[in-house]
Amino acid sequence: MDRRQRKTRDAIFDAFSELLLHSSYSQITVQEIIDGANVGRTTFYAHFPTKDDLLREMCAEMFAHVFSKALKAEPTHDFSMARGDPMAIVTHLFYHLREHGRMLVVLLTCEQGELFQRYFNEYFNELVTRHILGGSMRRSAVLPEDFLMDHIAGSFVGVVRWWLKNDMEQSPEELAGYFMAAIQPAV
Amino acid sequence: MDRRQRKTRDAIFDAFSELLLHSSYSQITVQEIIDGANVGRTTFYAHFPTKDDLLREMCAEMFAHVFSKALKAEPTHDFSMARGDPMAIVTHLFYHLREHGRMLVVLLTCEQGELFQRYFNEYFNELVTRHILGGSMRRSAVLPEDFLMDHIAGSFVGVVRWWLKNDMEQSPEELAGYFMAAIQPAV
DNA sequence: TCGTAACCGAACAGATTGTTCTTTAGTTAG
DNA sequence: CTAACTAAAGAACAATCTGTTCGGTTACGA
Repeated sequence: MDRRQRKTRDAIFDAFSELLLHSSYSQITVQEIIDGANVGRTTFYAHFPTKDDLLREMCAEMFAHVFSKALKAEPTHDFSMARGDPMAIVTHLFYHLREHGRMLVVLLTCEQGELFQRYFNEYFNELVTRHILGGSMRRSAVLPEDFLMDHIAGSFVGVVRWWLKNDMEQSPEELAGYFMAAIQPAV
Repeated sequence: MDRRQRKTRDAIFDAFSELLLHSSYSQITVQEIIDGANVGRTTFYAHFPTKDDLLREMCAEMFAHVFSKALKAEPTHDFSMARGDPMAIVTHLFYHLREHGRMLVVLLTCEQGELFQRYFNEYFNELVTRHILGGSMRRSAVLPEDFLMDHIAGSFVGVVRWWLKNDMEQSPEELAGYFMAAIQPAV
């Protein structure tokens, strides 16, 4: 990709992130993003057809990053991520979210929480299938699989929301414990 | 309240509900609402300062209605709602949501899901405290109370979302079973 | 070095918001 | 029943935002 394109794209992402820390998504105007990024109006629209597209693409990049390690690690080859140790994986995710996901978490509480939920579900399903349900835990005979999937992903997002509400005081380990305890009996 | 006011208010609510069935919240314009309600521009703004206020007030009325019976029933006086039978209460809620909450459910999946989550939490906390946690179930020693509260309310919303995704095929009883099974071990 | 592709800035139409005004019509009190 | 009050209608308004078009400038990469 052309260096100029990458530069513009990053500038827009940064400006947008910055704005998201102080205003809510729907309040932010394209003009503000343009000003913050020092980018021409035409340029912005050459990159992103609408503000929503910007959000979507940014989410995609962030999620890909946060989940990259957890997903790349093949269950059979990585010890710390070994199948059967979902606690380690979940803890890892919380670490990632804390260090890198300051804004992710901001987005989570804004009007676009729905979008996040979808992304989470998408990425999480993969993880859950591979590391949690597939592991040594016993499966519930009562609950349909897709229900279970939604429930677990939703609970994870819920935990993150709760974390944020508490100013992220709890440690990733502690959270992972809560999360597993909350969903434990269901799986 | 002046009959004219009530009439206008209802017309706006109806028009808004109708629009929500076909477009998403952010796409709907005040003009569309005005046209749908056959109401003057001035009149709309006399009732609701912004579109967000309209949504908020409508949510408030709907939630009050959906939860009214469940909350009004004093645990000690109503047999079907007796403390210790949370399953009946939850089933009841799903019934209410299905019959009356067609639009509630639409709203739940739109961008304003966050708003709904807040309302649900608010109303649900009351219910949970009174009928579920306070009942005969054993309490988890591991999980903080507010965490548990958020988790349960979040799970309920999650179930409703899943229900909607499946075109509300499942019966309220079935859903209540799923819901209780999912949160069972946590409480 | 040269052509191409990205960027800039200004200006534009179109749509939306929220306000102000005057006129009309319904409601309530005396 | 009438008079005073209150709400609604409708038109017109400025202000803002969106998304596009155009010509000119700059930077990349072959």
